[in-house]
Amino acid sequence: MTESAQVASRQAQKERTRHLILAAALDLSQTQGFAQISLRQVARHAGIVPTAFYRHFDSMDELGLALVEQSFSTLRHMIREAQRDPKVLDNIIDAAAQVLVETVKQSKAHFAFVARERVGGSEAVRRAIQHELDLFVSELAVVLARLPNIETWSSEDVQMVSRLFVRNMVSNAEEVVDMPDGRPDLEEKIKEGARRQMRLIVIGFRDWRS
Amino acid sequence: MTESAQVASRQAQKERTRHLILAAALDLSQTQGFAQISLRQVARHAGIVPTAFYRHFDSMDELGLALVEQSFSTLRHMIREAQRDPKVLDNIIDAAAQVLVETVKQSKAHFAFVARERVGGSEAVRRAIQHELDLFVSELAVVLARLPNIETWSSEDVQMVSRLFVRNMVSNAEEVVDMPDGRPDLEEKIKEGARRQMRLIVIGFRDWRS
DNA sequence: TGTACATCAGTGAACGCGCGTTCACTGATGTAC
DNA sequence: TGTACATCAGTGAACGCGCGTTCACTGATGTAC
Repeated sequence: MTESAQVASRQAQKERTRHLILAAALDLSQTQGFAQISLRQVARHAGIVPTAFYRHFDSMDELGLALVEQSFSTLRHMIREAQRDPKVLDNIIDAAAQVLVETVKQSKAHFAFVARERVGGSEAVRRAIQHELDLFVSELAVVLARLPNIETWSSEDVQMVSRLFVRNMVSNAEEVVDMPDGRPDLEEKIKEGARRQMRLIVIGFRDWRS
Repeated sequence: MTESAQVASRQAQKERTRHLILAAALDLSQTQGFAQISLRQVARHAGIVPTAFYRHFDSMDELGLALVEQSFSTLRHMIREAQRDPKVLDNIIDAAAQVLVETVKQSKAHFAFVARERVGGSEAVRRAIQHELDLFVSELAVVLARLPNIETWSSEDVQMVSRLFVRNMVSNAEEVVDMPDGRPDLEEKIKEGARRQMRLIVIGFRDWRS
């Protein structure tokens, strides 16, 4: 018991507050949508005074962009984890449906943020999300192109399948986000729906390519 | 030139103002999203004083619900028109893609409203839109069930195809809405994409049903 | 280790602004006779 | 047709409120010696 109780470096404390702000904004935007919440609401929820907000972000729009980054970094992390699982190669579709539901459930708030602000947000936020989704389509195309059944397809076809998969992912994420808690039956239904749709896309493609 | 210049009945004048309000709200919500606009902005844009708004709607939420109704009534009208065209039966998919792009272009504002507020709007507006879309899926299923190739399918399968079609319609409508004016090349690209996706769904279904 | 000064995350008062909503009103349209 | 009264869509002033942003500040953390 010397002088102990080391109080945290300035930098660490600042980072902590930054996270409080991000968490507050994410939390509030679940009920009202990010575009509808005010700087003062966020500050109140984060336990700081409104003016302190400016030590971290220049505007609500910048905070929104930070949330976009955070959301997609979460998503990428999950995909990377899932890819390490060897079972994925055996049945990409079941795995994808599983990962989709599981990870969306775990990071509901981030997915809800993306799903809503993708169309309902400010110009800047919408553009950022669209850009990330476009990137994501390309990344997924690379993964798909390596799969056994797909490696013979034209890269244009792979790109299109990837686009359909991502579009489906967004739609299904919306459904999971709207899903009330504690309804495993609904969850299973969405998972089954996602599985069917992906199978549909793959089969349709295989049989159609001229 | 007696007493002429009949000035409009009270009822007709009221209706006219109501339409001005609806048009103003629709117009404003194209740039900012309906959930973000204020009662006073709408009144200003409609050329009335803020308090006059209350002679027509109790709140912005009620105005939003009126816009939902208007939008879907527009959509239904177009579908009904399209069904009268005999060519539709020959090639439901090409016709649907065509109708989609044409009608969305014509009523861009209504579709933009639905696409945005479906996820970004207030609770009440979101629920109203979801309800209308659910209705629409069922209506489309009835139309599909009568088509030559489909009449043998189980009604569950038809319902699912209908759901996928509507989901696709929403996604494609979003794209058309974001499309800058005077780019017929982009328009054609979206139309082709919609066509491909619908064909994919139909083919995938036919080949997969066990 | 101790002292003196610099940095800077968070504070609190103050501002002007647009908001939704209330209220009593006006004056044209509608109705009864 | 003309008059007297009722209706009611739209007006305009006023209100209290939460907003984003400014500014000078405080006091703990960091740094130099």
